[in-house]
Amino acid sequence: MKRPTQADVARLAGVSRATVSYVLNQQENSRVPISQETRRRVLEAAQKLGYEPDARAQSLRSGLTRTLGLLIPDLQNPHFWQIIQGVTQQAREAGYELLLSSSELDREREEDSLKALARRRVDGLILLVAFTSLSEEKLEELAARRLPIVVIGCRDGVFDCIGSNYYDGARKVMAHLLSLGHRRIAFLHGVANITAGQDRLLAYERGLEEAGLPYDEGLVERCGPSIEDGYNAAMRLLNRTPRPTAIVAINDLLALGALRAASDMQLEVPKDISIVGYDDIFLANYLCQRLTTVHAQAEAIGQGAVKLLLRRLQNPELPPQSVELPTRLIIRESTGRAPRVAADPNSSAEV
Amino acid sequence: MKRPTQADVARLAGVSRATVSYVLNQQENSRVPISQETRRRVLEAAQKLGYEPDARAQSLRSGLTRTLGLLIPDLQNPHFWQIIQGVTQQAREAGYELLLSSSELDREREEDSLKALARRRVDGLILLVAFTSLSEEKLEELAARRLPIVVIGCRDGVFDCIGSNYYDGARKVMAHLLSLGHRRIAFLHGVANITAGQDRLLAYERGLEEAGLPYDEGLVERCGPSIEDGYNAAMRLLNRTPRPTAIVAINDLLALGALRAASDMQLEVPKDISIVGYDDIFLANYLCQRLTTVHAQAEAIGQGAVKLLLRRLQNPELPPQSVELPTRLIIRESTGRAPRVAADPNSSAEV
DNA sequence: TTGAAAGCGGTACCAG
DNA sequence: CTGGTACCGCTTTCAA
Repeated sequence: MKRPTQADVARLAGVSRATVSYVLNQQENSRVPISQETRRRVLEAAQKLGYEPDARAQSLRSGLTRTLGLLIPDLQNPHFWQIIQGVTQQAREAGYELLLSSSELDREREEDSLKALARRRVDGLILLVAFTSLSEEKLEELAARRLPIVVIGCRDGVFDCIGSNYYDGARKVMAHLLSLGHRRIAFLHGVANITAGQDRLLAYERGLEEAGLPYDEGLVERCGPSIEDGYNAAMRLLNRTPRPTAIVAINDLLALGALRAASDMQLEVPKDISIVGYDDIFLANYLCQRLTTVHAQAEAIGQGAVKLLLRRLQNPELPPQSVELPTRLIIRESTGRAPRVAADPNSSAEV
Repeated sequence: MKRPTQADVARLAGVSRATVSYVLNQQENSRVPISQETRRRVLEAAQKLGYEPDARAQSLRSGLTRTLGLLIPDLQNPHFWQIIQGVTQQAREAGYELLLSSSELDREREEDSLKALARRRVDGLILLVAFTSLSEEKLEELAARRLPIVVIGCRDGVFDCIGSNYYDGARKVMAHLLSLGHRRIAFLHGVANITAGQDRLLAYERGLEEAGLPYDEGLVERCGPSIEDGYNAAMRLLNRTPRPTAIVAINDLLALGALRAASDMQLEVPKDISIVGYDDIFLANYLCQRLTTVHAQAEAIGQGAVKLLLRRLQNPELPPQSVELPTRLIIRESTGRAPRVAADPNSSAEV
């Protein structure tokens, strides 16, 4: 009752194992000629036995697993899922399978996963944003292992990387809010690892600076990456006096939390408070207040990551590539003109 | 520059390959005694070379890959994400990795994935809901292959399966709506494969029947599984005359679409229309109208699936197991008393 | 306490 | 056109 092997097929077809291999592999590229009759017998035998070649054995010989590793910091963020979708699509198209691992924001798990993937000899690795932990030394180790790696969402010069132009997108957000007359703009900063959000924070600061507005540390609220974190942090922001008139969330998930927080404070969006996200998750367009956000081409990022990886598999000596996808501000219903009252910072204690 | 092998370690430590294997594997269970000195030398050598055993080779010998396959119909539904999260957690805990494959609702892709996973010799397979396509013959083939399989979300008697008690949950939904005075209750039926929703539909019918209400085919709207499908289908329902006073969506994703549709029709939830979902995705509690829904223990389902699978790996001869998790109706803000007007079916053309 | 060698299931070179 | 055979990297008897 064991699974049939090549030898079983050979026996049944009355040929050698080598012949079975030839028939099954060189379907098109018939470098080794096989008689029609033999081919037929082999295929028939394989069919009858329900033979499926063992990918482990093949891979042991060929050195290739046709499997990619995908390491994710956490599985709650819809944006990540869209990226994963892009990755799976492209991987499938190229005939690769995907080994998925979530570190759940835990440093140790991340390293364990890395090890497990390495042992399974994935042909390449896609690291999502993260760097939750990955220390310098860990990175060097990876690089030394010559395991092709693509990093999503953070350019770094040693690995291939791909991501949307966060800085640019965030600049557009600031320009949009400033043009609507907002002066007290808060920033909701919650990501798996601090460095991941730096570009957006920088754009925020620059935007304020160029508008001649002061950078107020009290308007930058740091929190974790979950929607609940976003909700709580937004609550804190909305309780400030004077209250901000706009909140820029570092991603749509947090913006969702903020939206709900505003609603719980009996604030109307966008009349009392404007809220902007980042990513343009597919839900953004189905919320009660359709979310103004920056479209980040999640699927294209996922697909691009796979493409970069495959390119490197072809040519390991390429210098590190870096791809930055353009962003687009999508103005929907969650942003509007700044409320009058807040234009004058002194008169806004009218909760 | 190639990756170091066991032989390299052996050479460097001045021992045989067998010894390396002993040292590395029998860390605890020291059936084969190794001298402290030798052990030290081997570990040191392995460390120095950055040696990682090749899981393919190990697996070829042992017959086990310590890898599970997870086949998903599509990646858009947050409920699935939560299940996947449960799966990854439990798999990690048991020391298994996960090969993820999404069929994107395509029959052919599903079969391709199945083949790819089988070739990679996953130790077991988790099939999410789906059966998008899986024909009888395909199923038999799988069963014959003696590949341990757990099906999520649909009891079927031949494989192990796990899911929440959909029927029971949906009954609670109906009871809730009926108790609120609803009489025109619509059903939003959009899933990857028709059979997946049958239990909920059945509960809907029974509920009506027991309340002495007629089953109106016009109030059952079938659609695809995406949020947009849900939105469009809900629009159609809301344009019916007389309009339904409540919509039961087959899952939260569609309920989300319905919520937005109601809003676009200037209807207030729950004053004008009540909406109920199913699953209790984590977003349900952060919508503008917090969604009334049935909590389905997504993560527990994912974890349970892995447990079932591992149990079967231990004991392949077990009869098919079936686990049904209890559900809980969670009443939030999207349901309320039926509007007066609709109590009399003849007076509700007041759009 | 350690080593030699037989596989696990394929692939591909070299003969015939 | 087809078969024999030496690996791929590891585990596990069996001997020494």
